[in-house]
Amino acid sequence: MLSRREREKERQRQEMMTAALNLFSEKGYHNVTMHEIAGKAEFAVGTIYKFFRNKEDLYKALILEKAQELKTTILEAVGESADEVDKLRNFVRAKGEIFRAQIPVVRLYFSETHGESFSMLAGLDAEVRTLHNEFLKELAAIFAAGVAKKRFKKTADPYYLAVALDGITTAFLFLWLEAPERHSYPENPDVILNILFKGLLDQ
Amino acid sequence: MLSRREREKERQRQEMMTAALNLFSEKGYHNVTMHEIAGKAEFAVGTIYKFFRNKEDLYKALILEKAQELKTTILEAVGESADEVDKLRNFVRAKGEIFRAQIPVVRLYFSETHGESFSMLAGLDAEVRTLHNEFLKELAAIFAAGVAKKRFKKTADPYYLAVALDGITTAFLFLWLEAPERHSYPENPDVILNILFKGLLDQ
DNA sequence: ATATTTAATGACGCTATATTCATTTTATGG
DNA sequence: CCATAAAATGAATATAGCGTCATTAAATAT
Repeated sequence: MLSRREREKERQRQEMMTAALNLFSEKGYHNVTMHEIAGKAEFAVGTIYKFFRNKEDLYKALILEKAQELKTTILEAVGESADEVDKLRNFVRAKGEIFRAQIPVVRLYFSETHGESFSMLAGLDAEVRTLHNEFLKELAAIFAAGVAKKRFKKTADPYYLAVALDGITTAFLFLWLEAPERHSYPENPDVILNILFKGLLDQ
Repeated sequence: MLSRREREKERQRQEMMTAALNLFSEKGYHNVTMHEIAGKAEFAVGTIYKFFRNKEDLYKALILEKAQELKTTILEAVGESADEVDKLRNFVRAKGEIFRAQIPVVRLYFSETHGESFSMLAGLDAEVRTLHNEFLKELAAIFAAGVAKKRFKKTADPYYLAVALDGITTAFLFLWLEAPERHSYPENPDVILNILFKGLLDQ
């Protein structure tokens, strides 16, 4: 068990991270100063440097911790059912819910996975990609299982189906993130899933 | 017609833009200095400021010009056929080809549309999004036409289908962009399109 | 209550870099 | 061939912001 001292430290660390998260996700890595972060977290700059070697270190810790959280949360939701179709429904629903609940995290995560990320230079990129890829493989396993059980027709390689479903949900979420007043992420997961479930072409 | 002087100016402007494009797409906006751009373009810093008010101005001009080009090129390819299925095939194929041919542009474009973009603050973001949305509407029109002609079943709202197809192709292209040695963007557009064309569920 | 250790602070040094502008170079026209 | 205008140059300036560290405050031990 953690000592009072250690718990206190952890709490402080979290407060710094939260402040940094909100600022980074709002303005991007380079447009946030350590002084801003310190101000928002209500610490002095020097104190932050007691917890993180430097700005980049803080950013990396943030990204990795949050990416882990996203992956875990979604996979937990998926695991709640044994049926493949329901697993997919849970995935689509959980992804939407997480977005709603954690917009700053998601903004940051996308800027890392899709965007101009300073860490393309450093090594963080690879770790985040690995995480995402592990996630895609879990999704692919659901499609594979569905095919094996004759629940699904094999319309494409399971990994491709995973990429596709992940891509579709992401696209919908961007739409919503950009203009929440114009586009909503469907409440009913089947609105999205039917695009895969039902064939566009007759026969 | 443009005078010799004017044509020369335009050529210079293009060279500056190309240098900036390559640097920005490689290292991101904030990790590129005006001196680097000047060096790569083989001009003095001061000369660049004769063409662009400042760094941000150069970046904006670059993004908008290239986003326009992408949209135009893809829509031209789509327009080459009258048949809806072939239009979609052309779309998937053209998007792949452009990526291959213009990796720096695409990297830059994604960093703007999906990523940590400094211009979230400035107004550029909106213009790029508008452009992308116009594009989605054209894609939606194809689905709508296909449904009207009974070529397609209406598995979802046409705009949603457009979002989905755009999302899927983007997801495949990211995969390829991240690890070209492991994942290739399918040569045959039907590998992607079958995910929409054929239904996953029996019945 | 006092000494000692541990933590927090934030002003300051230093570097990096965007932009300017006095000077040099090149082009134009008489 | 010279005079004048237009363009290009890059050294110098101004500023922003990361990270340090001497100082102060708080916690803990004696």
